[in-house]
Amino acid sequence: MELEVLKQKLPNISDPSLLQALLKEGAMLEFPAGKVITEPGKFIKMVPIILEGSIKILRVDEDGKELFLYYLEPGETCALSLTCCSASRPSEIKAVTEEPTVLLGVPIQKHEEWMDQFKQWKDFVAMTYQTRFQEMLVALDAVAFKRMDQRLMGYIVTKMKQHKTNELHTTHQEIATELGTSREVISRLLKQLEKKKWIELGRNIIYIRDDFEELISA
Amino acid sequence: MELEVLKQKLPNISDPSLLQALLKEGAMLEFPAGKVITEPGKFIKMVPIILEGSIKILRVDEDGKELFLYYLEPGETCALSLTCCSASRPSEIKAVTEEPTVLLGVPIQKHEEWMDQFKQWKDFVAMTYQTRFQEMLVALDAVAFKRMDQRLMGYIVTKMKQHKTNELHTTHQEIATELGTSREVISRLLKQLEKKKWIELGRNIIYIRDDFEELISA
DNA sequence: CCAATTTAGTGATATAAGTTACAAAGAAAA
DNA sequence: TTTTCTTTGTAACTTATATCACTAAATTGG
Repeated sequence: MELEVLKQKLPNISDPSLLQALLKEGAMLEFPAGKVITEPGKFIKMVPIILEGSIKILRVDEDGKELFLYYLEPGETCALSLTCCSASRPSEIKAVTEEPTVLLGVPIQKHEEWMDQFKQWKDFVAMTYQTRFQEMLVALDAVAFKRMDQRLMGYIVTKMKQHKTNELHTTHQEIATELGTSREVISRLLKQLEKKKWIELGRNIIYIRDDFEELISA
Repeated sequence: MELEVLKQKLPNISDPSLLQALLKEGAMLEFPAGKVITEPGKFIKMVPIILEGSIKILRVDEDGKELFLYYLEPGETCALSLTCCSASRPSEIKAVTEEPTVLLGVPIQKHEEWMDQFKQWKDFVAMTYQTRFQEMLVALDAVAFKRMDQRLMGYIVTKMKQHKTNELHTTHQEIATELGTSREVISRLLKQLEKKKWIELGRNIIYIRDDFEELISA
């Protein structure tokens, strides 16, 4: 990949020497959709910067129960990988590609070096911390203060925006897993939304009304 | 305050020129117990470093419901203040002194300057992000995966450690608020713990058995 | 095409937690 | 001391969610 392409993928980074360094030191990695990039306990050796596709970040319980936290999109990186790596501790989360994904793996030492060397890298890292804290708080608000029906509607909106479509190709089980509940609960709640004519259900697909977001916030 | 005292209060910082800068630029602030330092919507103008006492950090819902996140102890600072300040956005959390507390308020510009100037400040900030992410995950695990009785027991342990005592001077209502539930629920659950002889209840006080922590993890 | 598997629908029941409604004990104030 | 306020105890009830036990439809693999 050449400089111009990389520059286009990383809107937050424009400094040519930083881009050059990224190209030189970063390893280009490609993953198919649904690939588990890391799991709790695994050691992370690189800071992943998403170039194409997206990765979903989940928290996992001891008994395997999961909870969706947030998506990483092109141009972004994971704050938890930054902190885990630096402290050389195992991953606290599970990361799964949501679509075919290309990422640039930056060695930790380079991250540390670049913190001093490139102002833009420092800003990039600061922005990452800020965004991720914000998203952790959103996830926390949901589980702490919201009912499952509201969480489900929020989940649908997030997925729609993520995939830029109003047809979600997924199963009730997958939604249930990511919301940390059971399939039956999700099936029932989806049925309620269908009765309200806000969505339509098919096998492996959910069709969402164009004005869904306005409907739920009303 | 002189250098030696400050150095003693901040075990993570030893660089004399950084300590000097902290003394010169930081404003010494004292608060009584129970004082609300910041609330959602308020703008934070300084990065607070705890010198004495402690501060509890809470997330607040739109309808005023609260949720305890973590304590800030001497030598620590708040990651959210770092991110909020830098982006000049209002506070996302509520901070209340748990005891009489002394803190050093560092202007944001100095934080930014010191990031380049002092390696120890950079490390301090990195450590802060790491610790706070970890504690956010603990809070998230609790609300996402644990039942209220387990959360209550965890809360008791945290408070015991924080105050270094096995007598908690608090009301059921205060516990309920910090766990985001109602007083009746806490009263009932505490009664269950008393029936098991793990604690004893008094007015405004909870006596906790010395081996409480072993009991709950069994 | 048929059998096996995956996915979804749904009633019945269980449980944790939230709510309502008081009573009563203890502490503080008058 | 009497009154008032705060705190706690508790029963009764509601609600949200979880679990169990199926059925049935759709899809896949032979």
